[in-house]
Amino acid sequence: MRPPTWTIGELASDFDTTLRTIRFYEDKGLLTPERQGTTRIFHARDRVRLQLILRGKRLGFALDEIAHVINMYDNPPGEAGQLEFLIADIQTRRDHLLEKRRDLDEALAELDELERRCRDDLAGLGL
Amino acid sequence: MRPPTWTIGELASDFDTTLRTIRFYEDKGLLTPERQGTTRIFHARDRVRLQLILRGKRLGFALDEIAHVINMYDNPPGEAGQLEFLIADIQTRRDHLLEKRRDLDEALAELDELERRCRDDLAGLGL
DNA sequence: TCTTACCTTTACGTCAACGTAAGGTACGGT
DNA sequence: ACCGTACCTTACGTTGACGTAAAGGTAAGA
Repeated sequence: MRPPTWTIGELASDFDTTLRTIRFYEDKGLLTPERQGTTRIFHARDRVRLQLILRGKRLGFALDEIAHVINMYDNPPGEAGQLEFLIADIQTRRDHLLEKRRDLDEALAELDELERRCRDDLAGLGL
Repeated sequence: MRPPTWTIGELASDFDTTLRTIRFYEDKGLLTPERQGTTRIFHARDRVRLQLILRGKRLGFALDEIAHVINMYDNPPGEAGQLEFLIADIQTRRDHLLEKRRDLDEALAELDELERRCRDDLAGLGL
């Protein structure tokens, strides 16, 4: 029972993306798969990172920013100053996400309102 | 007291964007300002639309999709079939937004968890 | 009258995030 | 011996969303 690994093709189909995209992310330093000869072998760590990347993309973040964030998860630094810096960084990231959630909730509310109006119109047609 | 209007420069500074961006959106048919000679005059409608566009962008949507959505707000169709079609469309849009919110909440939870760990590490350094 | 501050159009440039083709390697099956 | 499949690299192409210069019009104020 040794730890599971994945090929690039498996990851691509698992997360519904493309080989090209995964290779591109490696090129950008976001993924660092092991190699057997030339073939990539992905371990759990890179699988998780890929998941984080794709989620970040769905949320509309650029790869640079995503890279910054997922690297925060890597190395909790050992030095106090660095730790405080990291914590401050986390704060601003969270603020960004909270702003985004406000946007999202507003958009949802407006959609609901629109649907209500549509249903009213639809009901009005029956009279 | 006639209804308020805005110049392109006012809108740009109000929403912290650029003239170029606003003109680009007009080019794409997302905005349709009135003209006085060659100069654009924006009314409340386009101001709202610009707000919606920029919010959509912050949420990571492409302009095509944004165009589709804000046009839904325009013309509640008068025909029953069309109305039902629109309602169905609203459903799928909402589903997308809800997925996005799940992503967002997960990301927030992980950030919180990371911060907790950092604070623990920081406290551990004091011993 | 001249400057400043707006606005305009046209058009080429740019950057991120891949897509896509060309050509090669390696392995399992028939 | 050959085929199909999955992997690889290199490198040019594409698309969306603007940026940025060039060249100019208009109206208010010194």
